Amino acid sequence: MTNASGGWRAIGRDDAGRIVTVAVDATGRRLSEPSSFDDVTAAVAADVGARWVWNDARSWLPVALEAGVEVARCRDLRLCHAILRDSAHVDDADDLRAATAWDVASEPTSTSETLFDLAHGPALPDHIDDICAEFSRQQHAVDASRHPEALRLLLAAESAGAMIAVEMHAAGVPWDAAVHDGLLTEALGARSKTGGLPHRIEAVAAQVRAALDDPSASLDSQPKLLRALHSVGVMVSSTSKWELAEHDHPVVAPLLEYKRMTRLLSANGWSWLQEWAPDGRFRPVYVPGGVVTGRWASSGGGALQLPRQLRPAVRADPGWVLVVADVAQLEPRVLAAMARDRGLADAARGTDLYAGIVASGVVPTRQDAKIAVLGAMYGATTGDSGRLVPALRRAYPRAMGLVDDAARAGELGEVVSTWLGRSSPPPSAGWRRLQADAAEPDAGEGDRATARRSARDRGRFTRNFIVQGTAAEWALAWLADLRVRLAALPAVDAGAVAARSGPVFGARAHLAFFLHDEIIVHAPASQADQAAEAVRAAAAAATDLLFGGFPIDFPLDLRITIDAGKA
DNA sequence: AGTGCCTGCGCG
DNA sequence: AAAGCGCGCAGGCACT
Repeated sequence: MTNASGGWRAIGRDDAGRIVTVAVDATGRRLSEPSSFDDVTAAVAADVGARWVWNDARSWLPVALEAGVEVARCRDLRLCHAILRDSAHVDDADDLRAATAWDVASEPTSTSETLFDLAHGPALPDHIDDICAEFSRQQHAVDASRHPEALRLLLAAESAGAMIAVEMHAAGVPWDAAVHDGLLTEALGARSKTGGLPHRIEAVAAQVRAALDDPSASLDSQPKLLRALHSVGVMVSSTSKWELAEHDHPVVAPLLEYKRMTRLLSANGWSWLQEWAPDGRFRPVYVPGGVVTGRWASSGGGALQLPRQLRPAVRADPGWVLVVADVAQLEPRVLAAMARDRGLADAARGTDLYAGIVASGVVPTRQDAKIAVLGAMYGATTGDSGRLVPALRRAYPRAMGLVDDAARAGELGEVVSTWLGRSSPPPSAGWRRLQADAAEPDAGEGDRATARRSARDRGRFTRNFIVQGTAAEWALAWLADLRVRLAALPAVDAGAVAARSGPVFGARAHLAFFLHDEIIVHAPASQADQAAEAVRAAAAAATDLLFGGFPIDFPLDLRITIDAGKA
């Protein structure tokens, strides 16, 4: 029965709750009678090449993964529903919007939500009829849209991301507890046996209290610390490190050190290690589509905030290596390609876009170029950044025109879209009311100012949305393509390596970590070069898929290494 | 005791 | 102390 159809196959449950699958055509019409299966694994094994149409990869994939069965492709109806529902490229979204059962992000409406319900979110439809119907709605929306090819690419990438998030959670980031413990002990001192703070933190705290001339000063309460600082003449308005650093007082250095140390302890200390990487694997919960722009969010463990300081604890298993790769200046490169700005693309040729801008004589130094580019994408208007943006506007009118237009649209309350068609959320009712009220002839100056500020805020958001969101699309395409390439690598002799990533992937290179523009692949040493080549080829494929025909470089900084610390 | 907000800081 | 986007999390604190 095993074959490789390559066609769509819906999976869900029948009236009796049994797992059933049915082949469907590209419009969602059934091509046969549903077949029933004992479990997901059996269903997947029966049609290994199918494009699975399911409500949610989080529900269906783990079971197959547990059994070592891989899924080639899927349509994640939950994530794709959200994209199509909001996309400005979809002209007729009425049917999709009416299918509110697929809006899982909607607020709980009843008071009967138990803790269990909240933890798992509202249940999605999973009846096979509902799966087919939603797939059909989505296919119709895409076909009738203005850019069906782009949307198809986006839905495929988003769906692949849904699987990758589950797979990376299952595989985990290889984490060396001994290295982590060593870093902590070196930075913070030995752990207290009596429940107090680690040795070095205590010592630094004593220095701070001495400088504050208060042996019992509370250092962890912002209001109390602020008062203590004032009492010794450090007249700061907050206790943030930027402001403190500007004062020349004996308390500053030890206080900043105390803050660094307690931050490390509370965010990624020994209790984090115990909770999040107890078995040599850090398993973050990734949340694909968790950010409005399409970036992933995360939940638990602070997956997307791993301090660079701790990267050396990301360490390959014995006999394995890490392929660590990131894209330098992903967002401005994406902007150059979206805007078809040849000048900026020329500056982006090679590995350092900022150096390219300097070489073109636009600004004098690399630091200026960096500040100007970030300011352009974030909407800076003041300070160094705001001062440098006009030079960029003269040199790269197309690129700057694109983000300036997006900002203007946002200020007017319009929706903007990424390259592949993910659209920004419309302004809230409150925002509209604020603007409308301020436009009335009798509006007060205060209301006008508030409305103006809020319009500018939204303009900066939409300005950044198109760039951040398209960068997320490039990264998703990279991941999705890489996933396929890695899946094609053969499993190496499991006896030759200490494979701890099995049974999920056996002894084969697999994605282990992803952070916006950076990936880590965990690979058997014998497969290191193949894995690295796959990473490079996938980046080239992503560039071609999104921006084929336009000459833009996305150079990778790639290294094959044992640990993910600084090279 | 549970909640929600604020401050501050880590990541891109 | 951010100017200038997007996040998650910890700890303190006020309120219920």
